Amino acid sequence: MAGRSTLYEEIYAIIRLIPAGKVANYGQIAEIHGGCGARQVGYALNNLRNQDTIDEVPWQRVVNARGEISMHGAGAGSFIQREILAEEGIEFDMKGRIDFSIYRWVPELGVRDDSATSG
DNA sequence: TCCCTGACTGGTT
DNA sequence: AAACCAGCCAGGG
Repeated sequence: MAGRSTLYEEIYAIIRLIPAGKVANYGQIAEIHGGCGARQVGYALNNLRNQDTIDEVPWQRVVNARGEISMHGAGAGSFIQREILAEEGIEFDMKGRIDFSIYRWVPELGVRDDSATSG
């Protein structure tokens, strides 16, 4: 492995900003990062399985653009993810989808920086 | 370095 | 709405 992965660490840092009760999609994390794609976010999360900081990163709050939980962890991980989100108060559709209009994480105008707070 | 893979996304049919 | 295809960038052998 690459030992220190700055890209991954930055992605983890962004994900750590997601509060309980909210979710974000891979593309959103990538967009906030501004230097990688949605796949890289998923790739980082996959690598998270090898990190000791996995307990410090709310990976469960990251879902796909359709509000669905992507398959991972041989399928078991997906199940666990849903369980944890349910514990956080996330509601699932009959088809197992999350309503982004309700649970979408909205960064507080300046996760990176703000220059339009003149109001 | 090249090729394949991967917890994704958007457009078309 | 579901299925299929192409684009995207990074990591390992």
